[in-house]
Amino acid sequence: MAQLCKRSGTTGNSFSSPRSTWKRVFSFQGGILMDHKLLFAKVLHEQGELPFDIQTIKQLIETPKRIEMGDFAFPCFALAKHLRKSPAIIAQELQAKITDPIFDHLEAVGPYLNLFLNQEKVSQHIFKQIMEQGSDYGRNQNGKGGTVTIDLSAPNIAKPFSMGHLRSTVIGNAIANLADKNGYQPFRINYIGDWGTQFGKLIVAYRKWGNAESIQQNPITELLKLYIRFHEEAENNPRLEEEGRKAFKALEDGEPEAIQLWKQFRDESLKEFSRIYDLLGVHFDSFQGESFYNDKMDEVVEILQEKGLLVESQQAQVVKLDEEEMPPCLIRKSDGATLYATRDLASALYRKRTYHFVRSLYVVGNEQSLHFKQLKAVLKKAAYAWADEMEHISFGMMLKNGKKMSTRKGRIILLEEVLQEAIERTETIINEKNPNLSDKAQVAKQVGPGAVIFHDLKHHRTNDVEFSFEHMLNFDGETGPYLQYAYARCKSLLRKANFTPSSQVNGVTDEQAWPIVRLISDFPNVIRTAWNNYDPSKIARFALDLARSLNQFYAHVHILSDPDHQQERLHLIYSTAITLKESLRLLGLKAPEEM
RNA sequence: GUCCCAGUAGCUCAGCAGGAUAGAGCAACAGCCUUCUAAGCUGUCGGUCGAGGGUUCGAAUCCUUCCUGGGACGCCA
Repeated sequence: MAQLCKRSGTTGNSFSSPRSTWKRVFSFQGGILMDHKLLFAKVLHEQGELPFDIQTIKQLIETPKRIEMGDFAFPCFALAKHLRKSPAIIAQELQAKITDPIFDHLEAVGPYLNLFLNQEKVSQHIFKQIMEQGSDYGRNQNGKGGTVTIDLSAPNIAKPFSMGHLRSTVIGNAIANLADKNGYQPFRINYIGDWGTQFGKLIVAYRKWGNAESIQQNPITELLKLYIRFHEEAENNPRLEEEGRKAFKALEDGEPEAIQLWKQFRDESLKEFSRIYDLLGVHFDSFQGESFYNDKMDEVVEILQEKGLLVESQQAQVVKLDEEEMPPCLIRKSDGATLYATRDLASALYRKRTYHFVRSLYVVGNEQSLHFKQLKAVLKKAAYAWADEMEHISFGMMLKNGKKMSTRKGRIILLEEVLQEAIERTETIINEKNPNLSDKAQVAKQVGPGAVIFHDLKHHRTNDVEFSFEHMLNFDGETGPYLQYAYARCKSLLRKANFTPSSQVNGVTDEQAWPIVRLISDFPNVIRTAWNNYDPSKIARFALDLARSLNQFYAHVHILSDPDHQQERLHLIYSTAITLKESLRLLGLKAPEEM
């Protein structure tokens, strides 16, 4: 039960307390709060003599909505039938029966038995734990070091990095961070969209209207112009489409001039992308995009053929998925060319062989959910059991005026422009509020993009988000800067007090401190839940709650002017700072020391 | 037409392995800087949880029908 924090080398045993019960019950696995919940369930089972086993009782225990109602509540409705008494009476009887020195007290309120923890003890325990574990606080080893490949970002070459790609990038990155925190080894793959008919179109457009100089200077913008113009002109001139397909065929056949152009477009795009990834603070372990699989697709087709899955249908090669109640998966076009699904099959095989993943995640918009269902189904039909390890982490679209953004129609917002705007806005605010700050430019680069990232991650990923400058660049309330500000406040206090943590510290008893302690105690649990649901917004919400509680404490309790309580309060600030910073890191935000 | 997702305060969203008076933020209004960073804090205003049925001691949460919005549904990715 104990011995779960291998990484930091700490276990429940390192905690010394006058009461042996402390040692016995704390596993640290789910955090101290979860331990107390279990303990409460045990006590109810043993002292309360309930007709349920401990697990059942534990499941019944809930957290009251309001903190005045205690830390845990046991609703007695379910017992009413068994004991043939009213829930309220049962609650009262239980309250009288149970006496455990670890708890502060119990209250029977109507049909509920409410438990209040010993705030002093719990906070003291947390201080000590965080002092020992530092930024490893909340980490677990559930993943046992297994590799998780994560397919994220995947922008298209020669197209600008739009707001739409932001979602996959930041959600994927946060999930990768969560994987690591839960004991897995994340492997970030940027499956660049660097192949396909659009390159043929681009090559045609470049030859017709392109200008080498302007492309050199402003590659993506100019390429986008060409791309848009191509589609505009193609509406009146269908011959262009044909030319585009031809040009792509030439590219596939290795025509030197086409290849040279493709390489140029690709290189320029990657350069531009890396500038954006720097601003976002995201890095990748692999950039193997679609073109990487060009020579790996024959094998896929062969395998499907050998296993008798490939059938001809309307001149195309498909895998039928009738039993799965899905439309067939297209493998080869009638002209023999391969498709998106073919490439994803090839990449799935490659990734399994190369990385031996225990899980393979695809952070891709929910409009592709059918595609990924088909992908898994085809692999299962081909008897690859590991298809079950693949998961499509879908997310909602970034909308503009309630509609999908479209590259072709030029209805698109460039991420880099938004990031730059966010940085400029931050600089303005710094000059207004903290003009003496050193490193203004550096801080602005952390805060501005942080606001953009956080705005995305605070929403549950499956929801669509309407693009809005107003909301994204607002720095008040539930925002990235709000979190960073709370952290900077903590650090400022710790600096001023010249703080160093100590194991001899007492717990805190301030009324405003308890919500903070409770939140911090719950962090390990939040980390597991966020990972299990692939849900970074859980961390975002947690961080907001923590920052809000911190700000409330800060507003009500003056720390540096009260030497009697300064040590424990500073430990509270210190513990909050570490937990906040770690939350920000998991989300992919920086935590400036001052702002 | 079939399937998937969503509909909670003026706006953006939490809450949804059923539980105690439905929570935040923004916006609006009113307060709080001679003491730790006001990117903050405190208060006021604001909700038939899309609609109707059902299950239950109890439903925003589960089931069902309908309405509305979005998406997907073979040679794009």
